[in-house]
Amino acid sequence: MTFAFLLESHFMPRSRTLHPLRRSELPQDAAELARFLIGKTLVRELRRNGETRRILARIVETEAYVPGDAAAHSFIGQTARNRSLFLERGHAYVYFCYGMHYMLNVSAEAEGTGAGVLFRAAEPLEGAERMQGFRTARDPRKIASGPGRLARAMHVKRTLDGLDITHVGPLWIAAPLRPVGEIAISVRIGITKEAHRPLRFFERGNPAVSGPRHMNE
DNA sequence: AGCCAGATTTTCT
DNA sequence: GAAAATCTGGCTA
Repeated sequence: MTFAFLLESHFMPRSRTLHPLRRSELPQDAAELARFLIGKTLVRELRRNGETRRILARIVETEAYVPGDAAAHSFIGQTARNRSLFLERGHAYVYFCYGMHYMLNVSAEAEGTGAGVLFRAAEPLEGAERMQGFRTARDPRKIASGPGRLARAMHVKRTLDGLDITHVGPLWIAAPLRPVGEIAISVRIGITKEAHRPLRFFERGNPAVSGPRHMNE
């Protein structure tokens, strides 16, 4: 059992050099990108009183929404809401769901093709207390366990929609800070269309992974 | 650990 | 006007 708050205090130096993953390093294929992102570092930079503060989290669960996928928001074609899914891979797609949650995705495939990857869960690495401050959660493992919780903990809002996350900025992706474990696959959560497709990826055994136990084996 | 209802608003038909 | 890539708290056991 590895807990984020232990890692932060014992393993991680206070400041370290992170470099963003270049777009050329990202697989173009949505399912491959979803798998690739497991173990990578999600970086959120927040401006507070003139200084920049970082939140770092390790991605532990993703879902792919692929071309021609009836469950994907891009399936109906490009609209005002989903246009970011049609950008070149590596751009944020943020939408508002169930009247109270933001969902963070990254675009996949070629420019003009609608597809993306949903960030479903992450393990806090740095700034866990700040992440917790954005929520009212008590269990540290659940701070960013679930797409709505993740977005809330990382302070992700619709203002980040369309952002290129392959460059240093308010939100970007960096190389892993710790090796990735075994990656497991399941069907996706919370959808009704194309619900049988094995497009959910997660790090097996990681306590920050969301979803019912029977889907996490 | 699992089931259920209620919250709440954007988006598209 | 209905559905939605969800979360929380309360209940049962």
